[in-house]
Amino acid sequence: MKDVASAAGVALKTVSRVVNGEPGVHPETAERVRAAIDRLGYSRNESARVLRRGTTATIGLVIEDVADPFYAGLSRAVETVVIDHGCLLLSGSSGEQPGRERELVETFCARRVDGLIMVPAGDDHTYLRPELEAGTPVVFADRPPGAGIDVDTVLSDNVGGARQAVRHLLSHGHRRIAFLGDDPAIFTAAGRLQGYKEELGGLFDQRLVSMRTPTPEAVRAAVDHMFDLDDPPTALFTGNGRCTVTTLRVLDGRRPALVGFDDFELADLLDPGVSVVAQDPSWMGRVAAELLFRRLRGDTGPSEHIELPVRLIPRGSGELTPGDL
Amino acid sequence: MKDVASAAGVALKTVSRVVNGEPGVHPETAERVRAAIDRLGYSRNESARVLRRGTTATIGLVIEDVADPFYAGLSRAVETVVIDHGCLLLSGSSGEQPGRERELVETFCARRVDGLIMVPAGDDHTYLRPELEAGTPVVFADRPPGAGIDVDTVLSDNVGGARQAVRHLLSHGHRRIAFLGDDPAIFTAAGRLQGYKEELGGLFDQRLVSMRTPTPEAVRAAVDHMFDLDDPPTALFTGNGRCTVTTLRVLDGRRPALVGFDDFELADLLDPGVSVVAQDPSWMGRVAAELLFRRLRGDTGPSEHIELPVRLIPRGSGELTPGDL
DNA sequence: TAACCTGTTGACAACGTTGTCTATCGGCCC
DNA sequence: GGGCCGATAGACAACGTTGTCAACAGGTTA
Repeated sequence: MKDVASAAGVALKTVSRVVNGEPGVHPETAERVRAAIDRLGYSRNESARVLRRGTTATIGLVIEDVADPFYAGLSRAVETVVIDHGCLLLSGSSGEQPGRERELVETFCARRVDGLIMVPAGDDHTYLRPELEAGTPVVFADRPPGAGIDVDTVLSDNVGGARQAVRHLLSHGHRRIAFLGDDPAIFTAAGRLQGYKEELGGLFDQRLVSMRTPTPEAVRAAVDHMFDLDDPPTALFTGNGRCTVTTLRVLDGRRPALVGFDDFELADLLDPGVSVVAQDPSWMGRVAAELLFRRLRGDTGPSEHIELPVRLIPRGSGELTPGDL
Repeated sequence: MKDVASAAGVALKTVSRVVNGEPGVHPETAERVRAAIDRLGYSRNESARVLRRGTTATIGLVIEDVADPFYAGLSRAVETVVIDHGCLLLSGSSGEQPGRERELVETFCARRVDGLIMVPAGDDHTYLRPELEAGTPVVFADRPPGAGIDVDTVLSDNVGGARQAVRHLLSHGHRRIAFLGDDPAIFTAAGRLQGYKEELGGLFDQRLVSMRTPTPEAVRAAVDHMFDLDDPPTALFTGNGRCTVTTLRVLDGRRPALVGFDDFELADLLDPGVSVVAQDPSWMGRVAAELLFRRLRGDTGPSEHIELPVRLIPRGSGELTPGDL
């Protein structure tokens, strides 16, 4: 900028004014400055600008894994809103590791992101307190923060969705409905288990429940074990997209009724089509990002807790009856 | 930092030394400083550091769309390498719009990213020249830069993969093999078309080729039209993951042999399983990122052009013969 | 003519770090 | 005791911007 100023024969500040489109510069002078800028290929140093102004126009996003379609959809939506607001997105995957989550958040904060959207991996977020007190808005998506932290959240109706899935299977005559869910330490998994239990009432049977990280081996073992029972399940409710897909892969010709939590590409092309309780990751991302920007615009109301509805999409697998088995 | 310094009763520079783990600080002093840091909840302002040091420890990634599984996989791999090198990732989706690509790149450059990995949307990258001359390393992934720009590239063997797919179908007796590809302005689409033509030789028939953005409508129209020919195709070669999935969706019971470029989740669970020419997006991302960091470490050799092999995975759909139709 | 605007421009400090250079101190060698 | 050394500590400038304030010219008003 200094070079541009001397090239154009003006003061530093005048160049700054031109670059920022501030008023009070003679058109002719501005033109001369612009010419110098082009000639020298100058581009403003954002770091210095950030240092001076205190705002980075950057949002941090921490998710579990970009490669997971759910979070990829959420990311894309967040990104779109962020860019529309003239900001950039720093993103990172926690890989479901609380330590990594914290590292990412702290790194983002050291870089003075203006706001933070996170899908937490851990359940202790007291480390966020200094940032929150410093006024950095934070929105939790998909999962709430741990105890003692009060921030905006955007969650899906996990309990209601699970109840809906189980009710659907019950209405098709099933009484032995198994649940294959993720590690119950994960908020969404726990909520879905709760909905499953609530709706199942007296039909609940602990032997038809498996809650573990859905590796192929774990899911295969769980499914095999359940089908070996004297009174095996006639229907399965799978607790997230990964569980559903892995389960489908280990069914090996067994054809229980099945409803999965989370929609996924090609669910409609399988035979039978896979009925799901669909969340809308883009919607969640958009809502979270818009909430964040409302905070950045100065909304200091009490923290909001938004619950997004889910939607059961029947495609065939959830409409099989015990007799179809 | 100033506050920490006065709280600990030392000079600014001493705090700086402690924060950066520089030698030459008495352990006792360092302890006092660390205590003050904890007490005040201080965290270093990275913007100031960047301004002073000139390096941002940030890499920019421009892709087509994070929500596309191929690019999501690539992103994740890039992210992993970047984090392992102690850097952060700024990312953005161009949505296949050259203007957006350029905006993103320029914004990243204004923020002085240390390096750039991009999947280009446009074919004119002369705007990168000032950055390249300024020494910012850039790696192109999946698609090469436009004319006149010489940088490192990491591409898949598009031509060879297409030839392999067509050869596979030919070997199963097909003579009428259609190609459903993306807009030929896209480098990968053009390469795959070329491989298709080369391998097909005299059997090539322009009426069996459709190259358009794979919207459901466009694909349905193309497929319907081809199957209405007197001499319809007995096999399809689809030019990327999106084309494959969309095609499967519009086949409506018709069962030509099919090989798709790009692997996708659940390809194995469809009936028949979908044979594909698989790329490895994670590999591509990792290779691109590692190449970038080699440049950042000072490797100034001539630009490298890496071509990653692809792999045909037979799953059933590609092994159907004309007689199965 | 003096006082007062308005439009344009520039000088200067400040943002929070880090690199360079200098100062102090105790110990050691000659 | 004088000179030198290493270890520790601090003073100061600089990175490239932008906010604040002052200066100036030219025109208008009292």
